[in-house]
Amino acid sequence: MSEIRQSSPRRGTNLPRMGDFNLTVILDAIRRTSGGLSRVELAQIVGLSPQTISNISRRLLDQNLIVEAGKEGSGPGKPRTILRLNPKGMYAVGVHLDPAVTTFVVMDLVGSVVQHARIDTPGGNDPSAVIATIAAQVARVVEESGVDQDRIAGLGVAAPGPIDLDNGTVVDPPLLPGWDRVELRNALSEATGYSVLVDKDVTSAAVAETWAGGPSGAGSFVFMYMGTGIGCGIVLNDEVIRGTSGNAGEIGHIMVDPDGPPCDCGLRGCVKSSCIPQVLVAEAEAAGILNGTRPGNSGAEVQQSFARLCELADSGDERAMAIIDKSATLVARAISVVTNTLDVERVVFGGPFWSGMADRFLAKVPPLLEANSAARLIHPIEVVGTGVGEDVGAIGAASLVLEHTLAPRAQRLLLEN
Amino acid sequence: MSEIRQSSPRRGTNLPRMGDFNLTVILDAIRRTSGGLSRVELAQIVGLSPQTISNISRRLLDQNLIVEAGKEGSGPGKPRTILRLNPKGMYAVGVHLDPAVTTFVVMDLVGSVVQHARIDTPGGNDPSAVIATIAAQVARVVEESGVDQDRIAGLGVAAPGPIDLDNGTVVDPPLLPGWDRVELRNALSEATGYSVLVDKDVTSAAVAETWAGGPSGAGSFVFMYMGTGIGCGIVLNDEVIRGTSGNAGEIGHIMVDPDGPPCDCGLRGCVKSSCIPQVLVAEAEAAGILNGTRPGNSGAEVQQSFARLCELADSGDERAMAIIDKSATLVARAISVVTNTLDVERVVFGGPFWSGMADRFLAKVPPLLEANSAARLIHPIEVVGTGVGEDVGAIGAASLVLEHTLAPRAQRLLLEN
DNA sequence: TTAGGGGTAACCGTGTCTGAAATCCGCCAG
DNA sequence: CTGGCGGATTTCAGACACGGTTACCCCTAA
Repeated sequence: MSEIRQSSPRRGTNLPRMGDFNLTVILDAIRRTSGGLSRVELAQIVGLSPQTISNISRRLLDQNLIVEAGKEGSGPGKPRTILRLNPKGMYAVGVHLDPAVTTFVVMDLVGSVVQHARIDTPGGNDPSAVIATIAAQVARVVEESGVDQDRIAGLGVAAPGPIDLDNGTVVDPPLLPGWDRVELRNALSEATGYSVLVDKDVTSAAVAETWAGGPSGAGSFVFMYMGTGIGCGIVLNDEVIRGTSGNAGEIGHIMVDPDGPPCDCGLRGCVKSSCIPQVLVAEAEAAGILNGTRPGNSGAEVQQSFARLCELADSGDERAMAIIDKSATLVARAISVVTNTLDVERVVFGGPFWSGMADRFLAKVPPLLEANSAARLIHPIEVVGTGVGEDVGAIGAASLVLEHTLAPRAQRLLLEN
Repeated sequence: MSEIRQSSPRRGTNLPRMGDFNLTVILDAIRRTSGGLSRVELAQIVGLSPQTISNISRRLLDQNLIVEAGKEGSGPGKPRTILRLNPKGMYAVGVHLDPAVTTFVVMDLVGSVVQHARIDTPGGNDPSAVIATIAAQVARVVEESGVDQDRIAGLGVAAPGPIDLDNGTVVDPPLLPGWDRVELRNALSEATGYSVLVDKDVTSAAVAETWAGGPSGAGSFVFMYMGTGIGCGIVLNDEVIRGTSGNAGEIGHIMVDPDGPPCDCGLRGCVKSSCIPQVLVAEAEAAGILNGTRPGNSGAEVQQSFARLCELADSGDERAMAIIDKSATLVARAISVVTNTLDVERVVFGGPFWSGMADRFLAKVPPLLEANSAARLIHPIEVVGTGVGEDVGAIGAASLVLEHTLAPRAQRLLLEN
């Protein structure tokens, strides 16, 4: 429905916008503090007067977005009333459209998944059939979740890039034949009746981290999405960076290995050609570590083989270890490029392939990153794995809606139209 | 003085902030339209009501930031009163602290330089002596410019990185021995009495483009600063990206040539080791194209030699052409990494070494960038040379002050403290 | 019971935006 | 030469959100 990105020239702001913005600021403060906050604490944190906090709290209570949850009295005086997010206050539906599987979640306000479904992405090259299937499945998960329709803020879709954010279209993604400039947003909006937001899978994952990832989703970070490909989502000062057309985070052609295999871009040792799971699996098969029974082109097969490779590495197979560790080194080089370009304070790993490699990467990557950091004398770079889990894509898709509705984006203040 | 970057958690906003912000929005709209704007046009552009525009216009007129400049009547009705920036309404002083030369400018509101000076950066490793020299020279250029002290909004300093934005310090830059964590901001503030902003040279250059660069300084772009080193300044949606500590834009270790020379980072063919002017000059000397009389380590010598190399290339020397063209190819690869990561719409070249290579780069880089662009099906990437000229650093430094005071940054809306 | 802190209500003031109405200005028809 | 016209701009209330103050109630520990 509404646009995600802003259009120049910059537009002014007015009173109602300000009120709404302050509301989201307070909600954000509550959201980011595990255990909730009292009104006095809020006043101190967001800098508004106690009255204003009181007024806005009432609005939030009326909207059922927060609840009063007990009291906390340390010394004398009236104990503070703790305000907490009301998980049942708002829900969003998220769809991760992956070439192999499509995942559906219904997520509540605190980022918990209340309903979950997964189907094989229908093959063929008829997007409209896929869209119909998605719409039907969305209706089903909502039905099964038992959530009141009125409480569902909208539907978010995470799609593989490239996308066109302005039109909500998917533009010719490599692994979805026939999907050239499909108007995903409009079609789904019409088919489901929800307001729909489409974004790139890696961006969605980053949004998932800001919304459901706890403290590691605050401030400035890069979300490294380890999927069929490797991409990143970028968050600077708590705001998601999407780029002109929503395609930020394309790092597949960062060169990381001068002695690497040739890439379709004409160079050698790009991320895409030297450290994505498919390549590692192929390497392992070529070296006889894995018995390559099939071509292994399908997503599911690669995922299985890669899981086996990771198991081998964890159980001490030196050759498997070498493959994973080398990929960690190469990925770290790519990340260095991004962190040095953007000077972020944190790198968050995640995605469907992450869990298997987590231990080795978390041991290997931080020192490499630190050594290559241009700002290492000023601040360290934290490296963590996401707490969001394997469904980051779908959870991120749902988070897109909540973020768009409830996050204190500066954008919200600006007039539209 | 005041901070440039924001600190989480996000704080609320209030009425006065809103008013100030809208004022900057209107000023920004006027600034970006050559020929000025009438009130009605402004109302349409920024989305505020004509009344509000009128009120704010009066404030701006009272502050002498804008002037009424003639009328424009097309048909019947009262002709529109054109509002234009008043160049003499505000000034800023900019200092570009480069290891070789230090440049000073006094700049007016429209980005014109009204006074200019250049001195050799004092050698030795006593920063305090350098700071004293700078302070004295600042006083002199202001004196010579004849500008009223009250109209000077502040002093901006562009320094080589790494820097620590929070403290306004320069942290151990490679070419300034003895400058480890020098409190440049505080020292200069005390010595000159102005409010001082310190930022990285490449960031300053990007800010110069937004402020004094005309249409190429709008929207989202990357400013490629071709100096002793190569770095970039990043602007997304009209807001400068500085990173956690102000060190964004470090691209020196992006690998661009798998067969390139070894780099101090342990890899091969980094930007820093394969396409900065010093390397190209050395290559040319080794090949006998330039007669390498001296080691050529000093900045001035490299600049001269490089200028000669560019002249040779322009006059048809095939070997010189090859060197420049190859460096264009390599630089284009690095830019591709950045543009794909950030999905920007424009690349702006500039910096002290730019003019010599401009023609060849502008012919060579765009098609390479286009070919490697992940979003090439959605939008093109514009490539232009800056209109700001050789003093981007100093002009950018001055622009830092104007940007901080007058640009409609979302930051401005947020409460502090 | 008292002291002290949390939270709400009520009021006024300030500053901003919005909407309606009045004013201003130059062209143009008569 | 003059009055009407239409668009630009300003004036004049409202509406609204926050800031500050005061009063008041609530609650708990001492």
